[in-house]
Amino acid sequence: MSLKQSGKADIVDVARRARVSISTVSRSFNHPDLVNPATRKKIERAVQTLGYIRNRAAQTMHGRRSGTIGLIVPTIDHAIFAEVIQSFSDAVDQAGFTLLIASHGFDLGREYAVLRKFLEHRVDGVALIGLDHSEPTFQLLEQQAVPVISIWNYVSDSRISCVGAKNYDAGRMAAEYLLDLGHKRIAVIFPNTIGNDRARGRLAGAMEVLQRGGAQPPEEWNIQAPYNISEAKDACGLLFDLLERPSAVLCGNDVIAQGAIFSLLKCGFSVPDDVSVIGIGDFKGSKEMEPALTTIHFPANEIGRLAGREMCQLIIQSEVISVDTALIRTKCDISLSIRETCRAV
Amino acid sequence: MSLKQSGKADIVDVARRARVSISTVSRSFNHPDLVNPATRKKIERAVQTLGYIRNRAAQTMHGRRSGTIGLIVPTIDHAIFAEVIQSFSDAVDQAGFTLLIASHGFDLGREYAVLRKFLEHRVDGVALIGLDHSEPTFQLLEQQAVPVISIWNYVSDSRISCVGAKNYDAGRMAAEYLLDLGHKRIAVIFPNTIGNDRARGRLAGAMEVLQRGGAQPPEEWNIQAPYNISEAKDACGLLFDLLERPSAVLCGNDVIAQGAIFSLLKCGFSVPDDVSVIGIGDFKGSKEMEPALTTIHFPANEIGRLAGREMCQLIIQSEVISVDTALIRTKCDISLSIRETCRAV
DNA sequence: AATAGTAATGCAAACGTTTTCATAAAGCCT
DNA sequence: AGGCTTTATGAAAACGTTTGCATTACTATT
Repeated sequence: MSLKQSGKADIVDVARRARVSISTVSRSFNHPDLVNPATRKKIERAVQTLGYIRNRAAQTMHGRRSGTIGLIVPTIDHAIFAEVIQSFSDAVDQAGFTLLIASHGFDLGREYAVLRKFLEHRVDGVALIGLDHSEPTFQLLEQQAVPVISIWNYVSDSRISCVGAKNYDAGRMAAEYLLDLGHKRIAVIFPNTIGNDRARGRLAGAMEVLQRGGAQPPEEWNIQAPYNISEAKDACGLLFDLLERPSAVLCGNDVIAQGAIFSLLKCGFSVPDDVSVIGIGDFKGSKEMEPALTTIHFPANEIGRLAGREMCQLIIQSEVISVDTALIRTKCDISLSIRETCRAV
Repeated sequence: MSLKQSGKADIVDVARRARVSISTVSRSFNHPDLVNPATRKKIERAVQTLGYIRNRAAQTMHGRRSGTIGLIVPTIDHAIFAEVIQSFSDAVDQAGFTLLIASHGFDLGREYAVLRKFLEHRVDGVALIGLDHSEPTFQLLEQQAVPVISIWNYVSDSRISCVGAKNYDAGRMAAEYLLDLGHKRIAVIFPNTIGNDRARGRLAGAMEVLQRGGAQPPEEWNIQAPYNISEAKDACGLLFDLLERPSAVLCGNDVIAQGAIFSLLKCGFSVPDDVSVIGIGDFKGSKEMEPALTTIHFPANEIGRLAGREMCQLIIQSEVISVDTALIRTKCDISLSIRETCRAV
């Protein structure tokens, strides 16, 4: 009875140790009710002493699900994605799945590469952020017939299943609120919108309302800022150096809004007395900051949780029905969160 | 030549289509130099038309590495972990690995469960946050002889490899700075330290210095706050309602510090004129906020990147040498970042 | 011209499971 | 006591790869 090298035990070793066949061992894991309780005990003991751990790779090879879900995000290190990743992770964890994660840094070419890598690992499903993806990505998904869900953006005729909110509406709501408050001289600060349907939708919504309301921002009040506070702060600094200052700033997301506020504070302006600022997203911390940020609330947690649940559902159903028929589309409601950074003029 | 069901092509199909044996197909992937360029072309074409994607599960079964690394964190949705996850992810990505991720919500029992799950997936290595782990966790790691690295905390005689900083020193540095500034009435606000060696180390370091400096905080100035701004803000609110107000607050991390500052601002106090606040961690956004937070800088990005690199190294070396001999320990330097939230008294 | 060496390829075993089918033992009915 | 059903188990094929060994066809060397 030579002691097995630690960490190398397989099902055969367990079977030998428990003096049963490997079939019985396998069964005692997968269909415990089919094996004699006494035998099960023996096997359990053998597993214990040998430190045996089941090999999912072997199971996967057998046509079983791999039990993994791939999540591809633009970046992890960003309040809003961290939140949605967390709730998505919790949801799929609860269903017993393991999460594979990767970021592509807003590069849709890299997104495709990551997707391929995930497919090599035979993920049972794939979740992506937004609906802007390269054509090869869509084709690969279709061809491999892998369950897929898009998180964050709701579009009624989306090419793939989605759960999220209407970013267009978010932009409109923010613009309307500013207009309602009497603002006419409004600047917009948005991230780069190429390959980013969330930002593009918001911007389009905001612009439409602004235009219609006769408050279309001039060229120099339409600026682009990257997705981080520090650079957003700098970008805004430039804006407030201009001779003519806007009375309100509509920001594409809360990070930019925070940058804008800090930038204003630094320049000695008061928010909202000198300038009103509105964000979009309602990131963690926006409510707590001083002054608390007025913004469009996105239920990030709910979106992540729902996406996780529906991802699992999609996987289960794709197993039953060979032809995955209908797409699932879930719209989450957004709302205006009036706090302390906007005032009427 | 019936068209294969989409997404179901395997190496046999490719071989058939290219009119070669499966060995040749396999070889053309793994040892391209051993196969005739012309044949390789044929195979490539077959792969293309069939939409074949290699099956890593099958490769893994063959004793090959799975190409995955498991990362287990307390929570994803937290500025500091998000940052370290991102850089760790980038580092292992670059080496061709895929990241499995899960959070345990500061529950070391769940951490163990996640570890087991990862081992079933035959991850090539495991990364954990900090050095506080349950005994079963350590034993499982040893028994399975899986390469493992601990992120965030540096301890010279750690049980497993680690890359991080000395949290004890961070606590000391913060306390010393406050003392140097002349503060004597100092409150400390820390998260729960059980199962959290990072916070525990910091608190111990701070307390030691404070005690030695004759500024040990009374019971009611030693409070505990959870890891999120909103609740931290509330917890601090209580502190500032006390009759006797501290002149400085030493916070266990920057999130708590932000909560403290916003709480003070809300109560109408000025930071740093009425109360000084120091954080630990230097999270994203701490530098940009107004007033900019004085804190102990942790190179989160560097720690994550280094951890990722060393994780890969550990994996490679564990493959060559059967007995994984020496642990790797890397200490990252921390430093005091003097900004705008502390002043001399 | 015989031999040795090299390049390209195929055959078949192996990896660690799950599952179908077959078998054996035991309990139940008449 | 013979025939059924039920319960528990084992043997072996299958999953999709990789790889050691064998084979073939050339090329170079003597």
